[in-house]
Amino acid sequence: MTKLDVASERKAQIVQATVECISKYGYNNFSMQDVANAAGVSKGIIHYYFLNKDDLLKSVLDKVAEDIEKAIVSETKKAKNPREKLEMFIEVGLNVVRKNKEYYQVNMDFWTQINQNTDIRAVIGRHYAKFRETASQILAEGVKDGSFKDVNLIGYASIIIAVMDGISLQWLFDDSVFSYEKIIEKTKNLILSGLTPHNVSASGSP
Amino acid sequence: MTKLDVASERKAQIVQATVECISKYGYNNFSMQDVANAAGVSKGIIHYYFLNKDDLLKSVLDKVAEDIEKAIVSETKKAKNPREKLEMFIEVGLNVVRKNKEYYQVNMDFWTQINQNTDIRAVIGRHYAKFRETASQILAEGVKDGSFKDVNLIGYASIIIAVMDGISLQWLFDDSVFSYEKIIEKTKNLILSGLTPHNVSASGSP
Amino acid sequence: MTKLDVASERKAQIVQATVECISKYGYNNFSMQDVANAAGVSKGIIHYYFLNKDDLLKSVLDKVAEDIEKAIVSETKKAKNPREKLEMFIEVGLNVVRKNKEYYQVNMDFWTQINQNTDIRAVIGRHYAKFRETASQILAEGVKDGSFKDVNLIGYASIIIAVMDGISLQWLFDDSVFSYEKIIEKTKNLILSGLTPHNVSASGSP
Amino acid sequence: MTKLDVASERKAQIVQATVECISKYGYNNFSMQDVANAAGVSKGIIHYYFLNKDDLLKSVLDKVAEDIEKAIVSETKKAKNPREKLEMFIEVGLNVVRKNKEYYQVNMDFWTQINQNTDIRAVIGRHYAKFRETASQILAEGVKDGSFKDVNLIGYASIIIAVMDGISLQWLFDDSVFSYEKIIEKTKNLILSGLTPHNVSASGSP
DNA sequence: CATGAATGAGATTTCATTCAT
DNA sequence: GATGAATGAAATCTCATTCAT
Repeated sequence: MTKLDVASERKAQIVQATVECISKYGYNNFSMQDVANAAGVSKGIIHYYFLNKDDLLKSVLDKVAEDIEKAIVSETKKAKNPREKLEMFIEVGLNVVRKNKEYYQVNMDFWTQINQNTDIRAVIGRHYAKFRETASQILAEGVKDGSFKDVNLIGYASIIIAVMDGISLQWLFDDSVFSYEKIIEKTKNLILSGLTPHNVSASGSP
Repeated sequence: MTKLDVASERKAQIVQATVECISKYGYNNFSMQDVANAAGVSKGIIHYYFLNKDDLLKSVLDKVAEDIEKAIVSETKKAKNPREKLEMFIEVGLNVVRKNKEYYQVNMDFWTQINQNTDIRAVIGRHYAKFRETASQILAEGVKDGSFKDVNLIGYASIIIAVMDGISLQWLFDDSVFSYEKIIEKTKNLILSGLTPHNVSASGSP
Repeated sequence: MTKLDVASERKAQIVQATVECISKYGYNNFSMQDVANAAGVSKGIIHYYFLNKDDLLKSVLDKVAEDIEKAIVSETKKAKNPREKLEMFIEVGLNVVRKNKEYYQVNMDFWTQINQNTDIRAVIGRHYAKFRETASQILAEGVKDGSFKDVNLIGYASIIIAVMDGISLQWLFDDSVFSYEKIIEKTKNLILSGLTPHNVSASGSP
Repeated sequence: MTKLDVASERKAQIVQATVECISKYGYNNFSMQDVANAAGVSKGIIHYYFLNKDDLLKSVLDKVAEDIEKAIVSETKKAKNPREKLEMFIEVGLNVVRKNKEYYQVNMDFWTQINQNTDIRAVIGRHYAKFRETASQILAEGVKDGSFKDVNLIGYASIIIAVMDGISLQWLFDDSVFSYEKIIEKTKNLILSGLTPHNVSASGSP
């Protein structure tokens, strides 16, 4: 293992420990000592690999955002047509939250930095941009092959992601309000109905 | 001015100052001294009126959540039929965020307490419950008078609020992605199209 | 009731409340607010009747020390001869502690002020002086009528009080070490044996 | 110097500084800053070695109680027979207070925690238990070899310690009441007279 | 006399960061 | 690279005391 490998592995180890700490103690309630304990390293070494706590947090955000995105993209690829891809996108996106509740919450914790930390704000902004890009590519594909109505790509992508975020949020605060399975279906239906070409729906009426 | 008035006025004054501080310094970066300075009172008096920082924050959340809710409800009442009411609900809800960016962000800052503070979690949960209730009453009205399709009320209400929250969120991170006016229209259209009774849409094609 | 009566009664009420607070929260853990609550008066009025917290505490000490002394003296008077008086003195003195555990502890709390507060030190010193005086008068009576050996009065009085204090102390820390009844007897025996005239003990052998 | 040495030395240094502070400012009037200043370290390091102020105080009590005990035990060992040992025990015990007035007062300051801090109460209780044990062993020796009367060991040990504590106490409040030398003699005489076997005293009269 | 709102000093405690080893 | 002792700034919270009403 090269020196570079050791370094990046150590960094990953510390970042992972930080995720655990945020989840356990809260975004503003964990100390560098907590991270050191969780990672099984000394407090000093964290400052060797990371400039300061802010720098460490930025690395955490990078990892968390990237992980969530990867999970969705990899699953989406398996589908064969735009309609299925979009359904996958919604389903996986919502299930990621359900299955990684804590992880998603850590991601959410960074939202409070919106006003104070422009770096973090930018990272989150880019993350959403990528996310919208993924969705809009699926939409573009469907528009091209005629299975979707010709909507404004970025606009509709924004709305798709909005529903997913919003539903996750409400569920995190109270998971007894709706059935997760059913709300996924309802979301899919609404999103797809908004994409159905007129003639297609009209085709139903002779 | 009676003593009771002094007390409630002073409390309101401190809560207001806290909102400003959260907005200015960040949810986790403001001190009791900051609040005291902003309110023009001594540090001690804050602890005289509020048990501790957590207690103060809970009062802030109460106020912020209530204010947002009131704004939406009062505007919605002006509309005359369910369809218009729903459009108002969406429009006002989204505009509240745009016009009170900082205020809405303060509200959002509380989301991070989801894991750590069960009290706050409960307050937010109740706030969303009320919010869904407002939306579902509008839906019920429309279903009753036949202008809306017979949807699952709480489920559809959840989705309406989800889009609004999600759109606000993306906009807060990057307001250059979409036109706020246009996205409001798109949201309204999607939500309403999901409520249009089948025969009504069919009636469009002779 | 005259103004003076009202004042002294109010003072007594506050002092009594303070005793309760010291007993409940500890000598250094009670606040003026605690006293106000316990006395059912406002915080302000305490400062009307007492210069400050120290002044209030001095009044508390006066009362506590005096009460303990009074209890012992009044009981002692009932006995008819020096020997019985001394037995009473010891018995009552030790029982006062047992029956007024908390009260005696409040008295003890003042001992820590020995280095810092010369006023309090002086009050305690005077209290012990009076206490020794009471004991030495009993001794003097017995020496005079020949029932006691001719001991140094203040010295022996000091030792009598010392045993009583020391026994109380050990009992307060662990009341399972000795039987209170038996230790009272043993103390009496030792003290009295030290006072028995030689010829009296010699008289046992003809 | 190893790290372990540094740690235990630093702890000892801080405990010693605390003893000085308690003696100088009073049990309830010294701050962590005072201790830091006295020890010549930063405030932070005290909390690195001790959990909190209470924990530090417990360490102080441990040291003070232990030191007093050690002083007495080591001196007592030098005597050759039970009678001399007991005289030593009393003499050294009383002189420890006189020669380490401040130190003994610090020990006494902990007595006020009897109601509030069960930990400290237990430590003091154990300290007295050990102390009684030491005295009762000397008594047992004397009873065995016939130089002492057959008394209840723990009971008589309690009384011996009681006189010593009580005398110290009165002297701390007013050192002009009796001559320390003479009171030591009187105490010894009383304690020993209570232990003299009957036949021995009878042997004095032919 | 009586109240309790208001002050502000000061106490404990936490913790990011540094640096000698 | 790695450790953990040490620092010191800053934060929360308490509370005796004052004073307008």
